[in-house]
Amino acid sequence: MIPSLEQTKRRRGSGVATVYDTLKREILELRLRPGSPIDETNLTERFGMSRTPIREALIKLAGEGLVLALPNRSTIVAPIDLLDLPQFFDALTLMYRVTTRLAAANHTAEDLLTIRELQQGYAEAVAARDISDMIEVNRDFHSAIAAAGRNHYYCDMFDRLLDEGRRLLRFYYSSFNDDLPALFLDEHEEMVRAIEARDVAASDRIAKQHADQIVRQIQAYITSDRRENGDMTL
Amino acid sequence: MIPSLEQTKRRRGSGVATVYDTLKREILELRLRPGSPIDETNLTERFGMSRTPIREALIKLAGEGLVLALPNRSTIVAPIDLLDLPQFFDALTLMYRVTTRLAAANHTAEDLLTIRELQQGYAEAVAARDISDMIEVNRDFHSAIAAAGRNHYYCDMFDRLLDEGRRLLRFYYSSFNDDLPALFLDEHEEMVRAIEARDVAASDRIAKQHADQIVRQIQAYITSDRRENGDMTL
DNA sequence: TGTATTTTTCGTGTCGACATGAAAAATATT
DNA sequence: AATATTTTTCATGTCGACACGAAAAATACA
Repeated sequence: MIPSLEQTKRRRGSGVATVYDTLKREILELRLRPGSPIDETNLTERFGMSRTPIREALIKLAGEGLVLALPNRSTIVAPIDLLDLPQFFDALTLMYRVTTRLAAANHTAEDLLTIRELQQGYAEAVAARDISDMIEVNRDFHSAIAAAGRNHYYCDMFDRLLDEGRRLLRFYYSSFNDDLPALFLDEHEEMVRAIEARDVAASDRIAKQHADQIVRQIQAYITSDRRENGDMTL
Repeated sequence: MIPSLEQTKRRRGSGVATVYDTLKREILELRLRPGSPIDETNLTERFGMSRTPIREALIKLAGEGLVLALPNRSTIVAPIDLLDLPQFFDALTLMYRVTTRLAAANHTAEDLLTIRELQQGYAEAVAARDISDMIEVNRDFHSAIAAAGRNHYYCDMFDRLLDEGRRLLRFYYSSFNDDLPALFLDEHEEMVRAIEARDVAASDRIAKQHADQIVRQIQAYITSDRRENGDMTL
């Protein structure tokens, strides 16, 4: 036995969670390429557990649309269809607006504190030029705003959209010149102020403006047909 | 062996689908009471298959929020929290509006045909006073409108909401005096006409009016604090 | 040499069994 | 009798093994 591979006994039930979290992160960070096959037997060796918990994690991922289960064939990482982009942007914009409005109306003091902390974290990620952190904190920032809106239906929908979006942002951020994340920082600041002031109309306006900004950037990136897109299964 | 219990060999992979569909239907029709425990071993006997496919079906249901998996304890049918109702109505109203607007803008001739067929089916269910059919066809009617909108993000969100709503409608419809379903029929007809005319503004207005109508009815039912609510885990 | 057919490979779908931990039952204690 | 503690029960979490079926490889055929 190789000591470094020895497994300390796992807590009962932690198996699925481990596989689920790990795979989800790898999918959202594009470390697992869209369309690439996922072999249960391989994961068996990698995670050092039987196929059952791995299978259950994959089923959960399939339920969220992050993975596609082909009957009697290996499941694959959900492909990204560029034709879906306009629809995605439409839904994202709407959810930005709705959640920000509700946050302005319903937030508590603690909510605002959490939101401000996350925005601080985003500022630090921008300063450190840490793309991974930027994308993840940005997601958490908007998710926290949704949570402050106190409607778990919107929260669930929005979180799903934001996750889907993380894969897109992976492309997106690579097209940035350095001043754009700073621009987002300003828009986020505006957004927080509007929420704090409980100004629903302003929150809505800024959310829409923020969404449009993002949409414009990504679409500009896509229509610029960079060569680097070639190797990605889209 | 008892002949009637002999099992014809199932198609490979049909096990999970059978359990999933059956349980989902029973949950949405309230044949399985919210909060009641679901025993995997029982289902083993009932469906005549091993625990594995049953387990996988339950995981899928948990992913949709129809079932709640308590670690190391039996999973239970997702409880209905009346405190969530206002949030649910808010989300439902928004999705009614968005999907109907998009349908007006993007529908094809075939879409309209499907929608009309479903409305016809609803009319027949109302005529036959078949509550089960009414609820199910009503759901399919609105789902078809969303599909005509050509945005699968909205479709997914909306379908989930509509499913959640089916459980609520089970209570709801029992409070109807007979003329209300007919009223909905008229509103549906208006809605279809607005979509056909590609009149986005009218579609939005009618969708909102329809949603408000439903919300008003359910809330009136709830605030009337009927005795029958007592035996339901809410 | 290119296409059709058979064989092999190999990953998924399903199964029965064991381990574990939480609730229930039984026992002990005040 | 009421509460605390131990024992038992039993459903879930995990495992290894087999069966099935689809893709790939190997063979036969034109």
